Amino acid sequence: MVRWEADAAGRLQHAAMSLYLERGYDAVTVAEIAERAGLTKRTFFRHFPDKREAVFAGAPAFLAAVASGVADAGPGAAPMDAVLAGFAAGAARLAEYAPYQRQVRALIASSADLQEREHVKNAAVAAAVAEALGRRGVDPLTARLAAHAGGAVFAVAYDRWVDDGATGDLPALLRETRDAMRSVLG
Amino acid sequence: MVRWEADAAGRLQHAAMSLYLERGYDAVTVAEIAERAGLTKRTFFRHFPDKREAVFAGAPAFLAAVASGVADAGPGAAPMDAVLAGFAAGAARLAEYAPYQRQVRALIASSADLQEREHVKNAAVAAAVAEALGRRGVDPLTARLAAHAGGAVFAVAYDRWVDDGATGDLPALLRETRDAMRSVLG
DNA sequence: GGTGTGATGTCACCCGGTGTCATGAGCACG
DNA sequence: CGTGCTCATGACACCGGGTGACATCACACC
Repeated sequence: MVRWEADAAGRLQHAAMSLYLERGYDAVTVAEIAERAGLTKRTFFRHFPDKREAVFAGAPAFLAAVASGVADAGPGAAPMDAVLAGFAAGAARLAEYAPYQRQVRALIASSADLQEREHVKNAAVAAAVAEALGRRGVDPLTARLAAHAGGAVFAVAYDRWVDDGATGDLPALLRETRDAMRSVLG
Repeated sequence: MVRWEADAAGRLQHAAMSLYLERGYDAVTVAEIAERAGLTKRTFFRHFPDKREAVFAGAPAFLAAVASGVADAGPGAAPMDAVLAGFAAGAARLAEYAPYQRQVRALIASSADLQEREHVKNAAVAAAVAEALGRRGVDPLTARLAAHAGGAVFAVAYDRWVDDGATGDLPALLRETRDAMRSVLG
């Protein structure tokens, strides 16, 4: 059935995360990750484009969840409502891995390289949201503004949610934060 | 007077930019940059923390201009008005180098590495704006939201301004874009 | 059984980035 | 005048991320 031990990418990702958490991102080499997974450095780079990506394994699923959440919002929903619905859907996906997420966030906070990559992921989500809005017939300028505003609202609300122990009602926090941004805009 | 040829950092930065523009960011090595500047690879890394930073030489000045613009806004100005005043001040600084800026933006657009670094710079500006707002007595949550909203407004307005030939009235565009975001928020 | 396919191993290589020590021009101070 | 200090640079070795090229080998399919 399986010619080699199964799920090489999963094993590499797990080995990477556990080593990063044990010793810190910078102190771990790709060769060590591969060794723990019973593979070689070269194979690591066949499954991940670089050392950082092993930390962001969930990012594509999050992006997809947000984008479909935007696309699936009621046809009459205003752009910003669709965006928040999208982020709520993405957050629901994140919540499945809530305890794991805590570790991931702490890890990212500990490394400038990982923060840099996270900004790229956030930008990709914003771009995907803007594109999804475009397919809803929203004009590009409004779409970009709504996507960025939604990203900011989500970032702030998500931080508050995590700081409160990740037990509260995140969609409600999103709406509340949106209201705060609304009043900031005057 | 000068023991070595003067302004090593400036020569390195200029050599880097011209080589990047000639051959593309990825195709240039640090050793080549240093050689064109009449220095060595080791000396490049004494003046720049990494290969990317040679592209963002103006970033600290921009950040400082935005931050002081926020701080110097009239004491009665609402948070979002202070933020936009800050970005207008930063934009004025950028406009001094308008033709150069075009090349820099094209260069950044051509390299994923440079885009990644630019996101970090934008995040640093947002953090500085939020901190400046904090010193104005704005509560942290409002400050963060206003900083992010301002960053999004600036990004959109600046792109439009550049696309229109960088000749229009940027502060007016900023206000216009802010109004657009206001109406997006509903 | 022969043939192909695809994930992996092996090896050599490039380049970004760093630690360490040597060099040498100018400056201060006796 | 000369001695010694400072400090930007050079020289060199090294590490680790990332890639290209080729070999290998278990399995599938004919």
